[in-house]
Amino acid sequence: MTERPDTPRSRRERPAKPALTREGIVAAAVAILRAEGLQKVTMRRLAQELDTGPASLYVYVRNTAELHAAVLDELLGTVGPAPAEGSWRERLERVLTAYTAMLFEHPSLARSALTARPSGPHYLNLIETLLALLDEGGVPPAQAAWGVDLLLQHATATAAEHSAEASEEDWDALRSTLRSVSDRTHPRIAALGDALLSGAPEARLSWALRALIAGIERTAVTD
Amino acid sequence: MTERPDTPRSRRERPAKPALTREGIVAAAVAILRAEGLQKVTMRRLAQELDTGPASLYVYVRNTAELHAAVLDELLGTVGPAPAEGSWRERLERVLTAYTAMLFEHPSLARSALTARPSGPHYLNLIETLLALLDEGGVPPAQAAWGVDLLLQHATATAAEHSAEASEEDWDALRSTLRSVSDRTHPRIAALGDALLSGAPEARLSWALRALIAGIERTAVTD
DNA sequence: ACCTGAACACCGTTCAAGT
DNA sequence: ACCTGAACACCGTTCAAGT
Repeated sequence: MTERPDTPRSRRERPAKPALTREGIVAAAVAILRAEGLQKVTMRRLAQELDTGPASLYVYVRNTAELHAAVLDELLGTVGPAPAEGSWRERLERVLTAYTAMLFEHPSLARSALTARPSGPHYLNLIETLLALLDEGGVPPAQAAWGVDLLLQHATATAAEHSAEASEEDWDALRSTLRSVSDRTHPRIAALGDALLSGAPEARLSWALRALIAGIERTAVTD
Repeated sequence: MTERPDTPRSRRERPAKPALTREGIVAAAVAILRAEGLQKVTMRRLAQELDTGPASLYVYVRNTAELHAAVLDELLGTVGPAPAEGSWRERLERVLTAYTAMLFEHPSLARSALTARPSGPHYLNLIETLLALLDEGGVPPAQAAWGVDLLLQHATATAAEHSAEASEEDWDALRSTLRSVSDRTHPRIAALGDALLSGAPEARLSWALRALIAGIERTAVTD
């Protein structure tokens, strides 16, 4: 019976294994996301990072989709408060642009947000902010309720489209397909030419948001 | 040297292995999609179906994303032609509703369409149809070009949201979160209550499409 | 050129068994 | 209740070797 053997390796190499908690798991997931992207935020990789087996995580997180949703709500906390200056339209556009910009840095997260919507505190704050701005603009509540969904969906989908999977080659392929179209079978596409794909992402987003807001304002909910 | 041995098993069990072609591969992928869903349309499963190894498919298809895009273009062929009756607005809404309805049956395909846009013949036809209807409505070409993108993105994202991954439980969770919100911290959410989540999918889609069209009509592209 | 077997480097999730 | 090792049932993609 050897008493007090050398401190075991595990004790030396890392600072005492912390107890598992949901917050700890989500924080570790955010760290991996920042360092290596969402495709590395897997149950196995995360377990490795937390010095445990993947099965242990299922005590705190139902599945991978729920984990990703929690990560998104966490990042939503970095978006910042509603701007104080400008018309309600300008402020609305700015809030949504900030939200989109955050997702642009993690397009794969945007992809998963489309199916597993976050329902955390930061997401609720964002919804409240958007509703307040639409209310300030005199948009009727029923339209505002559906409009918030439309605005957030557009922002999320736009970011998702810029996912790494959408490689530059694919874009070139679409570009050349559109350019080589016959004006007998597809006269309008031929006439528009590059206009279909023109514009910087910022300009297109800004235009789309203004179009959405204009449509939301003017379209009554009839039911 | 045995001449003409018994027909080998492989000859007996299936009708002569057909040569691999891109069309054959895509057709087999569509069959698997219909029977078992997109999550089973994998390189390995598809190879098994075609009685070969997964490596063989890479001669005809760059990767899984490209395969899924080809499958989507194939399904787009089932959407049917533009309706002949009604105002341009009504016809536009009907074309987009038909497109969305098709994707509703394969929401996971909608998910992948958001990142890997198809560029096949059926997709081009759809774009041409939408541009023609917007032109008929007198929408300026620059707005129409960007507007088509907005309309298709909305339809695709809406279908993607109804992905199987978005379980009923998650919806209930969001519903109860929204209902239990404090009216001190989130007065507008509290005031709206169930209005945020109200409405049948068809009613919401119809409203959204009308709002989008109204916005596209009225919002000039300034550059 | 086309096709293939085998390998590399991973996944999510479950379950029986331990503490 | 919480945690775990091990297993089950898969993935995409590459590459050297064959035809």
